[in-house]
Amino acid sequence: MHAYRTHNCAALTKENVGETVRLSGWIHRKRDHGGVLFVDLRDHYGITQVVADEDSPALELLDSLKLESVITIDGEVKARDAAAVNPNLPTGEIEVFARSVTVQSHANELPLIVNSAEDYPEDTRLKYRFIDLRRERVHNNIMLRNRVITSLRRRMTDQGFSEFQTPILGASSPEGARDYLVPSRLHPGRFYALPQAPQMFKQLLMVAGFDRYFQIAPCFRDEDLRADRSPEFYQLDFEMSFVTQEDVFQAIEPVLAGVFEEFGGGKSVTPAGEFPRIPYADSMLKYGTDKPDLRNPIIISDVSHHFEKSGFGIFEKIVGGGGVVRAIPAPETHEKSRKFFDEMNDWARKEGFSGLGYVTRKQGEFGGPIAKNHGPEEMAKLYDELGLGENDGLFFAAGKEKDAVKLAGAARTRTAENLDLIEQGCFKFCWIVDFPMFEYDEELKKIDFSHNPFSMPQGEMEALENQDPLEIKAWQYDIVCNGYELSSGAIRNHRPDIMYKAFEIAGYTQADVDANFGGMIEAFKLGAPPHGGSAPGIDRIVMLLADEPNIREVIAFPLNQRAQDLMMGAPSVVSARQLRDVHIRLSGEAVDVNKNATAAEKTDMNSNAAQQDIPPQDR
RNA sequence: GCGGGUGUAGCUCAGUUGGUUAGAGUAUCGGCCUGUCACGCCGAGGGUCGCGGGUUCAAGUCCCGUCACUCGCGCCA
Repeated sequence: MHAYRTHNCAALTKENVGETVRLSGWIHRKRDHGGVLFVDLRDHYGITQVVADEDSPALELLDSLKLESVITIDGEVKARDAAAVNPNLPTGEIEVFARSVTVQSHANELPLIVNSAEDYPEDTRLKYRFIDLRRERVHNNIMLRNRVITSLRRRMTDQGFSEFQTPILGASSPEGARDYLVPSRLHPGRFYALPQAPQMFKQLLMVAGFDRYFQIAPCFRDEDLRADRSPEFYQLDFEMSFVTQEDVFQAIEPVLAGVFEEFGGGKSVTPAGEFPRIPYADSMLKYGTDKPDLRNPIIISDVSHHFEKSGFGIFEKIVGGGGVVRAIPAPETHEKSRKFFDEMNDWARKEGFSGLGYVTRKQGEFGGPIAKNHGPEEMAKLYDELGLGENDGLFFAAGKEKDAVKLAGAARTRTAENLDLIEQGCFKFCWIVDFPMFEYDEELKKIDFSHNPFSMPQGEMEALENQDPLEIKAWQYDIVCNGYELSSGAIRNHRPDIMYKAFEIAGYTQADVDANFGGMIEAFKLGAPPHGGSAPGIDRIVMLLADEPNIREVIAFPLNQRAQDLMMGAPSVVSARQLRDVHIRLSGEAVDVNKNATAAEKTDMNSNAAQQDIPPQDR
């Protein structure tokens, strides 16, 4: 007989009745009835009820064990009486009568309870992540993640993509997010950077002629966190040669739609080949964001022209000053009280906006100060133009375009949430396309790249030479699902002349470009195919599929919101010797942190400072 | 860097207008119970009310500061 088990805890059925079996697992729950004791034994696969009574030599020991102790049970499979069958358990028709028990590991009192769905503070959960991971919800999420990644790999491989690994220790790049830096021991004063994405390398793989590459790629960004943002995360990074934007869409839509259909639990999914393409400018106008949630039916409209001359002076002044007025319908709000509208206004002010105007409408009758001053005829005209009904309210976001867009977008989301208008049970995908290549930087008073400098401008060299830079679009595209940005990608600029020209428009010389991106430019001078790709975020895909609001719920060992590992104690202080090795001397502030941390961390086995540190007098 | 929320028993939470000995559930420990499956019943232990200061006869409760966690803004394609 196997040392630990003949079956796992989900395997036994009526078929096995009468067999002598051995099971191992955790004590999930105990029910002690005096003469008879029930133990739910749990492993990765499931739960089996173990029973012991006074005829069993295992009773006393089993009774004494705490929850989550690990045991091995020898016993017999018995059928349960019809009345004792548990229909909620796949193994509910049988139980194992324990003949003997071996304790593999005693558990002390637990900081969180495995057998409950109760919510625990995140620091507790993260500090004891190995226990948290035993719990059904997170355990399932991590298994879902595994299946999603397996499926993505298969789907990509089936389409002729090859998986390669790219370096983790790379060169720091000046654009984009802050890098995580790694000091070099062999090269004093020099640093590696962990990749924000394998961008350069995947493009070089195309130059190297591999045609179709993908990778489940780890990415690192040293920026502040959000519910959907982790400093380390994984992307389905891919790149293709000799392709147009359309080819990239056709390659990835079936992969994403396929995975969401496979693991979406029956929710409807935008079919492959039918992902709507929304130009960036349209998205900003209609949804107030570049990552619209299409489950939300509300559409924003520009109504600035209605207020060029208006009895409502504030809007007239805003429009006269070059600002805009955007309208956000609040359908069927005739029975909502004034409080509903006022609370939206209060919310907007709390968010730092100047306020959210509104018009109410009840059986065709307009209400509120804006309607009063603007006049009922003018309001009716505006409503007709927007196709609104006689019981629809309307919010207004007014101001400089950038602020009004942002407020309108946030108000659209909040209105739909308050009115319960978000369609449930579906995954709605779209592409955001035609991103502007450049934007005007108000602070630096200059033109700069608006997103990725390595995207090919639409119209290529001809556009760069002849068009207003702020009008030029890039072959750049994002995939958005239910309001989450899943990926961004582009057809790359593989032409050195166009690259230099694009950087020139943004105020960089050829020497600047060579200094920062010399490696790639050089490669493009030695025979580069046209290429493009994208990189859907795997953590966010799993978040959506698991219906989790927080990325940490789908990562086995996530960092907390301050990018710390509470279980292993990262980041940690390191020994003076380690610092010397990498030619680092700490600043005054950092030295203080180290001094204060050392006492605690020296006794912490997980800290590098613990045993290797040298006495203070030797420093 | 800024703003919101939270912080009371191992854990999840309640705690009224400032008022006597800070409660419940769960976990833990002890006792009872032979068919439960969130078993049930009886009992016990368990608290620097995040921390520091202030107001007051009196502070978990009010004020100031600070720390931790979290959500958002900035930031991040």
